[in-house]
Amino acid sequence: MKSAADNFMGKNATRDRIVDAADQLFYQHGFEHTSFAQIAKVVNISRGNFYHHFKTKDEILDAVINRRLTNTSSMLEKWELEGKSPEDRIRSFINILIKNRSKIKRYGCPVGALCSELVKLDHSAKDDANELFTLFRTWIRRQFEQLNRHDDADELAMHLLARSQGVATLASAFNDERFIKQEVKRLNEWLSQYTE
Amino acid sequence: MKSAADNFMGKNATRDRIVDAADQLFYQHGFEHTSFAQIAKVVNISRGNFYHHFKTKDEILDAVINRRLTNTSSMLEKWELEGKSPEDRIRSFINILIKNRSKIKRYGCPVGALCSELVKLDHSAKDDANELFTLFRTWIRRQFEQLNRHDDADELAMHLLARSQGVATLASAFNDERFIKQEVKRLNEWLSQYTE
DNA sequence: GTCTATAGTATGATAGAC
DNA sequence: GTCTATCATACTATAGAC
Repeated sequence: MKSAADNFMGKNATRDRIVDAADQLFYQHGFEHTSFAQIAKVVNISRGNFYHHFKTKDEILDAVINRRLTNTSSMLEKWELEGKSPEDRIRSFINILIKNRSKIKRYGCPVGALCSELVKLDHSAKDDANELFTLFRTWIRRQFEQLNRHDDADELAMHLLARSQGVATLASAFNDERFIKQEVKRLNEWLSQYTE
Repeated sequence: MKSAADNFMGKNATRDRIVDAADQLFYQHGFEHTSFAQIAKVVNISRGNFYHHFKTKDEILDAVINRRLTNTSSMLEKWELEGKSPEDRIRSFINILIKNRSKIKRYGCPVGALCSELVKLDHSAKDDANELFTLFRTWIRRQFEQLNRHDDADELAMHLLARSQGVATLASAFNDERFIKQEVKRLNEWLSQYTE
């Protein structure tokens, strides 16, 4: 009989490694373009073993989205606790562009890219993926509400999200990290008008 | 023997219809997700006939990109002629968000989506697709130069491109046309500071 | 120039041994 | 829980008749 720890370390170890690999590959090459064979190769298991953990490719997508939702929630909670002011917290968001600039330059934004792809595939999981955007939107909106922008908090949140998306898309298209820094500077300046 | 007109109307008619259909389908469903069968169905030809006009799928992609490059150049030339001032001309660019809002809401930006996809596929045509972005970038930059923003004309062009991209991505993700109008208003206000 | 038939390959998915 | 077959399907691409 297995202990709880064994169950956790045993049963879930491979499964987690699959989700981990799928998460990265979906980001780097897209959902559709990523095959079971590729994931299996990274995880170093056979394709058959694969189906012991996930019955369909869509199940992996679900797991990846849920994983991202969990990670995003944790990150937002962390920012909420660490930031001393709403302004600080919003700057935490803006700074992920800097922090992840190397990957963004290569692969764009993981959220935007996945949502765009699923819309084009008319995939049933597109709403779940969109929930990732909503997490950010709601969180940023709340920060602006705390800055007393009650009337346009949501509009400002969407504006900031859109700006970030655009930066990621163009940085990736032009393979340009400098552009990211340039736009982050602009974003920080833009934010200042709401905090003074 | 065929006349030049026959050649044009004959030989190219089917080919053009293929490129036309591929252009739309690539926009709506993405390049990889679009199959020959789908294109053939729209054009109402057999898959075999298909290969008389294009030897590989990549050749169709090339044709689609070239078609878009030609169309974009024409559009920019038209804006150049019609716009009475650099400001007017830049507003022509901003207004495509309004003009195409219905399609953008459903499928995002055709340029950004294609470039993002080709980067993820590591496709050899990605640089060609990027040329579409460069066309806009160069054209917008020139408008800002005419507004005497010689030092940051390119930065402003990239900024405007990024903003537009972000609007398209989020409008599509949230299926929200109102957001497009909201952001276009902001963009027009933003532009005003450089024209007064 | 258009068609039908078909080859070749990759993929998602299943069955069953260990 | 992991593996090795294997199936069924979809897709790109080719060959050859008309």
